Amino acid sequence: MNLKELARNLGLSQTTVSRALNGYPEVNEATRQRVSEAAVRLGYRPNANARRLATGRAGAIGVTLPLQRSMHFGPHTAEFLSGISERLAHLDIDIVVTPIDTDDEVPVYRRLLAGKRIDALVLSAPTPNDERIAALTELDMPFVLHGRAENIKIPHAWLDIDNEGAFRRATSHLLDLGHRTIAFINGPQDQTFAIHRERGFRAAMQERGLSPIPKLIGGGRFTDENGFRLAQAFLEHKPRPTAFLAGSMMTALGVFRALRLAGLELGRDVSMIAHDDVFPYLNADNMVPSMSTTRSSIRAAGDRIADLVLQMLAGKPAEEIHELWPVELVLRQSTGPGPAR
Amino acid sequence: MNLKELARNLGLSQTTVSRALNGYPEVNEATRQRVSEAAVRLGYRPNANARRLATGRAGAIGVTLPLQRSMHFGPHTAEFLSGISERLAHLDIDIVVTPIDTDDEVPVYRRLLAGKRIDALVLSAPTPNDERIAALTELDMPFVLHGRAENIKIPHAWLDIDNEGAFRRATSHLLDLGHRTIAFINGPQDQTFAIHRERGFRAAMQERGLSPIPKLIGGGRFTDENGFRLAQAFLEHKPRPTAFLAGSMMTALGVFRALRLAGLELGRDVSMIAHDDVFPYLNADNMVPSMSTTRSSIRAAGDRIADLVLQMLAGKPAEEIHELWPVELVLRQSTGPGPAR
DNA sequence: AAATGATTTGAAATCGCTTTGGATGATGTC
DNA sequence: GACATCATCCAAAGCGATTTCAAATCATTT
Repeated sequence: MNLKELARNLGLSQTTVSRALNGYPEVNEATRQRVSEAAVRLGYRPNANARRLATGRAGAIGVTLPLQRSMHFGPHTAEFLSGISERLAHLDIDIVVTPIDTDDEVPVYRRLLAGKRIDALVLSAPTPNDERIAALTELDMPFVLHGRAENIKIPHAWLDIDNEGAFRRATSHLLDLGHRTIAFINGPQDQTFAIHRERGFRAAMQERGLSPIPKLIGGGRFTDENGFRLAQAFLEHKPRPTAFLAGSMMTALGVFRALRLAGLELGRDVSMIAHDDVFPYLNADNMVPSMSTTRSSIRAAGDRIADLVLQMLAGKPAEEIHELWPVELVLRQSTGPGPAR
Repeated sequence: MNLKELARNLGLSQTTVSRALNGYPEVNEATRQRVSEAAVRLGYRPNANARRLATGRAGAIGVTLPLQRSMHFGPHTAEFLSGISERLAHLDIDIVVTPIDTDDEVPVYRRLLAGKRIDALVLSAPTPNDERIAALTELDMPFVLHGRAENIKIPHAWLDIDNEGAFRRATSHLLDLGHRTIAFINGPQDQTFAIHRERGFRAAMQERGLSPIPKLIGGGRFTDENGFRLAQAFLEHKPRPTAFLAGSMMTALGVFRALRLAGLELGRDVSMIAHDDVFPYLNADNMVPSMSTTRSSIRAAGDRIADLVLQMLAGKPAEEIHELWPVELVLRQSTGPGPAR
């Protein structure tokens, strides 16, 4: 059942039927009723590819899956992708995922764009001087960046959370509680967000005239294992850290294990604040003890970014699309007073 | 730069150029050279939508993202999707992800198919009497199931791992070691794979004339938290379990925490075998103590399933596509002898 | 009643590719 | 030299929608 048949069935021209279904104003309301009723009755679905060819729009947006980079396609990307897809599900816009191997990155974009397979791209996990921004701009491919670059003059759309502010506040809070030896388990340190977090951490320390202890700063993947290893190493340090900052709930779990193994109790002997991207299956509130967090839903970010992409495609200029989301500090049982002096 | 321009540029017809680029035999090798050289030089990329319209093939396969079901779009789906996308990346086949809300499931498939947006579908997380199989068959939509249904007569393609065998062996091994009070932390119990695992567990027990203790069997999401809760509850049981079977590495981490909290040492006081889907960021070997596992890479399954989908599209009948993968049992430090008697 | 304008419909071109059904020479056979 | 065979190539007809441009219908005004 295609447009031609449907039109014949109705005794109308393809033009009118097409217009009726696409909500153009120049069609009688009565016939529009008749048309859409018939479309439903006869089970007509427009052929997406014909439409794409005719309109020149792909009706799809691309999302890159980091496979080889320091950011893996792990829980974070999964949550983010959930947010995007939920927003776009009922809009007849497809989400095309494309794995990215770093080396052939730009050619892949070129292919997708030239082949009219996607209208826009969602970019994740930017580094400070991310070369993709220049490349995509040159290709004239609309995109929204999840996160931020730095020192890049080319105007582009982005949405980021205030990583620096979040970790500055978290650190400040630990300092208020009397902690002085604070260990910081950051994320992959080539990523902008991790750099921002470290900046926030340092800023808070320096505000009090303190300087961070280099040996108590580590980075890497957001995994239980990495958190465990770093925490074990840091606990050897003299003086022993009395508080931990963790970049993710996964690393926080690793720290948790290391503390327990060292016979330390979280919330009493040691404090911890972790960043929580709000995974449905990892609830800070339900942990024992419940975890103090800086919280920002990565799924909500995906949802919003899908929105922003739509706005871009509707014509909103990229340089007007910048969103910096504040991050909540949620205090629970894992934070307690620092050592008496 | 489209086909027409390219043809004009070469002084050839569109027909010949198209054939040359698509590898048809009836074109002179010399002109084929000339054409493909020019295509590269002039940066010609075929318009995917025009091609799709002309051929009637979508050049894309769909992957469903479980958003609301008991299986979330979590680490498992992410790994699986990685496998699929890696296989398809260089084949000019798009992967379209579509979130699924349970209620409007079949209409979504119908839309995707009627709109010629995808050629085939990859289905995950089947329940024993999964109604999607009948629906998709009726819609004439090719699909490959990751996992298995049960009691469904309709022939269809599937790839599954031998969950029953894996858990039977794991259980047998624990019994060999002298364990008798074995707790089982399964997955979501509406899913076929979880049912198969429980079946394997029970079979191994019954082989020795033992019967499982109902109060030491639990299920649910593959999360640290769930593992922790169930383990805590099970440790209250008299007699206390001396061994644990865990359905995933995430739940295993939770069990780990619970054991530690109870002052028990894994591998000495209590044994554990967990199922390992091989996440790049969660290595059973690197845990302390290293974890004994039943191992099967979910990413490899994704890779292979992409292959099977391609075979189906090439004409291989669905009833010939059945793969049951064996599962390795990898013994490490988390398993030790049971209590002396 | 004619002219005007607004509303509603349609014929046909178009998007960029694939593919059918010939053409056109060149080659080989008798 | 005539005829069949092959290897190459091309013109044109789809694929199924959107959209331009024009025509038809109807109501309104003078």
